Amino acid sequence: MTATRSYHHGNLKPALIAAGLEILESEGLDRLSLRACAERVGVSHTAPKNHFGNVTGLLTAIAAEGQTCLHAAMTDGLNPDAPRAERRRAAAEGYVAFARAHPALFELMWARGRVDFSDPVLAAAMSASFAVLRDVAGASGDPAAASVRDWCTVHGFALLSLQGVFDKDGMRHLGVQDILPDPPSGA
Amino acid sequence: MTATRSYHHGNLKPALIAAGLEILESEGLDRLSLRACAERVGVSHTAPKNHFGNVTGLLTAIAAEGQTCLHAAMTDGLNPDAPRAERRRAAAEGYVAFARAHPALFELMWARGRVDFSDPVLAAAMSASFAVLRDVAGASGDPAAASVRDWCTVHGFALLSLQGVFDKDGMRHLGVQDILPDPPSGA
DNA sequence: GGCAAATGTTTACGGTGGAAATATTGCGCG
DNA sequence: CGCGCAATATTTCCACCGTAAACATTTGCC
Repeated sequence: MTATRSYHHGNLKPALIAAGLEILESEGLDRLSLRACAERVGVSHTAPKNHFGNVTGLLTAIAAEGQTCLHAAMTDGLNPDAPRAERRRAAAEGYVAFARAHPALFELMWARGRVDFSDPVLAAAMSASFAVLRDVAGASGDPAAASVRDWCTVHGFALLSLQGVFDKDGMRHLGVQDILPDPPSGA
Repeated sequence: MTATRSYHHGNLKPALIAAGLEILESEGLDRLSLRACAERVGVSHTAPKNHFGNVTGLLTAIAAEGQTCLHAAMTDGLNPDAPRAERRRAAAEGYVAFARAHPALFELMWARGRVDFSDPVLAAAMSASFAVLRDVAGASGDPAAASVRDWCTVHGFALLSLQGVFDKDGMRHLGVQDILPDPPSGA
């Protein structure tokens, strides 16, 4: 039996995280609540407390899962033998593509006030994501500055574009590759 | 009499916006609520409905006010006769300095779900802020891409830095000027 | 087999935004 | 001047949310 159906769920912690991800996909961030997650799993709304402490703990765990997915989106299909510039472009596009594919989750992942960024699990997942960009960052100038610059640019582009800020004529055509610093010099 | 004190406030709309700004400064974004604004002004929690419709309307108006302040932060003390590169740096630093000086307000300004970005007043204020960056953007490549790139980079830096993401050694020293694309070529 | 810890439930409470009915005021118009 | 309507604000009520405390059930270990 994968799960006894009475009283003890047996797998509640991951089930709640999965429920949260589903709610984000199907109903959006503003419908994501502790009670909604619990109800979807078929459990009382106070049950999550045992595993996550409070709602912030649950949302933080969901955000960490999101970071793992973001990491995968950047590295999936990334040819390690490709030239650095190409890997850089692919990682950046993976970042933005993930944000557009999962807008609600992506927003939660950066929602200070709902998520605890000091949580070690989340911090590790975020570091792993950033490391992808760092390893392929632009080469000009201070390498630390270059990687942070790429991160800022890609992250800002993802967020602003999610907010529809570029939906006016003359901006709609812009993609990450147009935005990344050190463009291929004369496109 | 600037305001009669009975029943009709007489100046409720701007008073509620001001109250919201005060709450953001003193208590933070998570303490900002429709009821808190109303209470601070000394009015019932349903009074704002007449002027803003719902809480989103109120928060959107506060965000628009924030955009106006952001615009001012970028242009204040901006010498129009200075070389473009210098004005660009000053505007970018004004952007980030504003975010750091008013973190709660800055977050609200970009909080999809609490703010209605299709509101024309807010959209106009945002356009005005962006125009400052656009007018001083980097010169290389497509000018539209260059201005959007600057915006993304500065915005991403402001948000990520507000989240303490750069608080680890090796990143703490980084400022906007290190991050802006097209660095002065050999710092 | 029995007891302690882990896991869930029930109930209750304060906070939040919104709807509906009601009260007060301002103001235009006779 | 005063009447009546529209604007403005209040009261009351409701649904939802997160949390705490007391309680129930189950697991697992000795």
